[in-house]
Amino acid sequence: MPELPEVETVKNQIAKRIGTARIESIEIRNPNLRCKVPADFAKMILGACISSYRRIGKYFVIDMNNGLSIIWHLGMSGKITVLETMPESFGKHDHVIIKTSKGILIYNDVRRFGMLVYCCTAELLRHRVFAKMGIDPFDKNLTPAYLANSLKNIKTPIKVALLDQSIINGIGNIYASEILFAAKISPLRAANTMSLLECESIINNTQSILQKSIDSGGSTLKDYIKPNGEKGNFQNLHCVYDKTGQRCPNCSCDIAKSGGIKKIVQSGRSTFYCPIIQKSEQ
DNA sequence: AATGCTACCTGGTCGC
DNA sequence: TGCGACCAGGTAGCAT
Repeated sequence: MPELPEVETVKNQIAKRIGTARIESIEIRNPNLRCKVPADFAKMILGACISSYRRIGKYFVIDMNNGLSIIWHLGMSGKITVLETMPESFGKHDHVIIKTSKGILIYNDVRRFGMLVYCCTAELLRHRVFAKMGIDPFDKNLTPAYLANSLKNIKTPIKVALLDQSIINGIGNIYASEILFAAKISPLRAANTMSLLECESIINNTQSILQKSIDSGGSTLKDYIKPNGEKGNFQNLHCVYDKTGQRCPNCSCDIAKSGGIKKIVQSGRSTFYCPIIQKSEQ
């Protein structure tokens, strides 16, 4: 589920609703996420106050005033909702309940690919999940020259490279297809064949698409909802993702002949593109 | 070192 | 209506 825009939306809404609240109780109903929730998680966090919120790639980080930070990843199906009062009962996949002085956070994750751990704030960026992290899409140091240099030894298709979090940190499977469509670059092209101009286009389109999605509250396909329970809206603006056989927004070709938007599988993940606009040859 | 396959887990959908 | 196969926003670990 959550790619960068969804995590950004979660962060912004929780920051607004919960702010610098105190953690009053924590209930781990099922610790068996992709990484097991540490047995002493509640003990370490209880009683602390939240000091700030961050998004690092697709990770949601909550800094506490006791020198610790919560590292939260929502995996494929994780949702955090904010409630005013404790519900009568919990859902089957409500795994973690965090009660604060300003509201209750419910972590629901059907597929349990998420993770919820703590670490010392001072050590945060040395944590193994951040140690190999690439550059943030909105970092001003993400320049065409930087990207071209990062891709110069990468022979995998550009679509696969965009999903590599150690290059750019935060692009997921939906946005990788959308970005390449907007940049008019075939997902099949080898990453090391991108020109400087194409790197610039990838960066510009990455930033504009992710920003538009953040402005729309992210994309809701199946699982994702915002902490206030509403769906995101960016799925309505997708040009190619999950649009197999349809006409792409910029295409004037005869889809009876072209077949419209094509779906292929790269490294086990679905890719969607318009073969007319995104030609394989440079 | 880079790359690609598989596993982790549940649930929804599709075809028979 | 039931059942199996396959698919889904992500990541990590292993083999090649």
